Amino acid sequence: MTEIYQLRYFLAVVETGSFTKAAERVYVTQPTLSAGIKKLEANLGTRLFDRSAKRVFLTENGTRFVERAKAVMHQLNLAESAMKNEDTPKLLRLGILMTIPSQSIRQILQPFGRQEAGLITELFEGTEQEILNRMDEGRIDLALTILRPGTKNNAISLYREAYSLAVASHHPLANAKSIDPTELANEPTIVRSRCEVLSETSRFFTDRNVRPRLVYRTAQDERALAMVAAGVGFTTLPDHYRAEGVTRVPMKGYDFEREIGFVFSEHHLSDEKSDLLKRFVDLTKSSLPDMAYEKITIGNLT
Amino acid sequence: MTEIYQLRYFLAVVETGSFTKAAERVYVTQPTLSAGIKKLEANLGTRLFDRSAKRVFLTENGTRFVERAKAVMHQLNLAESAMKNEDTPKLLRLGILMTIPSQSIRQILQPFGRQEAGLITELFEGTEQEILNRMDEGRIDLALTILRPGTKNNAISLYREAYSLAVASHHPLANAKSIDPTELANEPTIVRSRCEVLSETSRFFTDRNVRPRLVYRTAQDERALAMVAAGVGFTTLPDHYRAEGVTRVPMKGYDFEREIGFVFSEHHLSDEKSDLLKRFVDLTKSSLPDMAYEKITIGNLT
DNA sequence: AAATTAAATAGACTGTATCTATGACTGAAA
DNA sequence: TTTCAGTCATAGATACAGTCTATTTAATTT
Repeated sequence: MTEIYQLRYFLAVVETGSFTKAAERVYVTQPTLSAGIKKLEANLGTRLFDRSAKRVFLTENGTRFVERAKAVMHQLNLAESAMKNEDTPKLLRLGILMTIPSQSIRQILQPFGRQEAGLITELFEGTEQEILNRMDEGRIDLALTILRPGTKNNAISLYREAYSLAVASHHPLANAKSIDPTELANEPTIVRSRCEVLSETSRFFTDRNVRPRLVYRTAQDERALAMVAAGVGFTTLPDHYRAEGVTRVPMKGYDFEREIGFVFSEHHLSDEKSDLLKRFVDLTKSSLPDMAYEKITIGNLT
Repeated sequence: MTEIYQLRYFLAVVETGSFTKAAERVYVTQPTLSAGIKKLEANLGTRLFDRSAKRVFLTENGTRFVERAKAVMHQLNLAESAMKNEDTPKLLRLGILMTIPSQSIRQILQPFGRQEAGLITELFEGTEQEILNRMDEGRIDLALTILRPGTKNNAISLYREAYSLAVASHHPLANAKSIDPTELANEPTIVRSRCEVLSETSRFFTDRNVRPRLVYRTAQDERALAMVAAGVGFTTLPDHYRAEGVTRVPMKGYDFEREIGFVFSEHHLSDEKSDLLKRFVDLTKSSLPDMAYEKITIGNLT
């Protein structure tokens, strides 16, 4: 098991190019640092440095590990400093599912933003589970997220949508009415890492013995779409996602759907906040014809 | 200093709701786990659990810490598993600055994607420094990023752009020809956490004794824009960023600029890859009239 | 070949995670 | 009301592993 001190030592050597200097930097002796690096290398099963008398050099694997080690330390620092900041009371704290298109969010939020400017005092964006956790803990007043049957919270449905394929409009498959997944074998693919049906999608392809080639993985769906439009690869995502240069095509057997709406729990709400929330939802629903099903057509939406 | 074992214990208690059960799960005795949690709480300076005889409950701070602890462990797992996978040679590995608009990326990449489908075999997206590091380490062949004077790499300029204000088109300030920063005092603001001039922008406001109110912080610029359009708050960003419902307005004294282009180093390139790269750059430049200066006008771009 | 520098190894020491044993507290059942 | 069961906290001893000092090994320079 990798330990924090080992990562500290490793990064000190990376910075200084020398075990001796690194040891000074982290306030231990050189043999301590040497032993720590040795343990880290043993744990990872690979050599991280090529040693010479004058200086040490990162191996190829060592180089790959640097960013990873930095990421761990970065998260650790964030974790520690997050405990030093104090929360102050908020008026309306809104949680938004990160896999909802920005355009849809704008449509949904804009009516309220126009009439009640400034009352959304905190926004949290995350995965479905993160949002639910925060609501359970009273840290979000209202969430725009996926509706699931049997939820204990209050739910107001806004729209339903299917998941389908997204390919570049100039792609040979873009004109098909429907695509057989086997046509995507070895095609470059872009993975939306926060997709709610990511494992189902993976299984969908695996079950058909289709292995797309991973080119790019991102948590930012608009990025994924831009790469699709650029011809880098295909992806799958909910139908409301549209972009210039991207054609949406159904895929045979790919029948996943989701329902998007507001979720709130009244357990943690003051009367004032309950009022505000009700105003928010009513105003938003009254502007929803724009989001109705009939506006969504499958195919090239540009 | 927080240690990994403390995080392991903490997350086990979160999962089980009980020190005793958590201790079983992590294969230590309950007093060991109790002491570990106590050390963690001492280090963080806050209580993470409310203890009762039946079960333990997360405090508000404990709840905030859960996601942080998970992020650390997640990165640690990634770091370890990254050493177990073997790199395979890639054809063209492209690094892209994360603060370039998706639309610009699509315009830049699409000509190549049309004619050379499938040859972009790996995409990395990150901050400027991350991209430069990866290029130095030979892990990126070509980068689309900010050009800085005095760089050691080869650089090809694509366009220059200024930074300016983005407000909702229905905002009272949206019709101004230019905005004085003092008009933004106490206005809700959205922070783009990966902005290259984030500290300069912060200092810009501080120097004028202007304190906008932070509502939302995100690394996703398209999200920031959607929130601006929705009226949640204002932000600053490069001029190429546009969105429906967002008006771009210059701000007096806010004179930051950036130059975007391709960067590559020939030190790590095979002849074949050098060829491919040259084709990429030539093809892209030949389609660049779309990106020329004259197409950028300041004001409402919808 | 000798001197210098820096990483590796060996063995003793020190700090702390861990164990066993016990105490304190709470809630449920008799 | 008392007893019992369950759970977290505390105390003291033990075991383990990071750390130290001393030395060896390896590479480079003079």
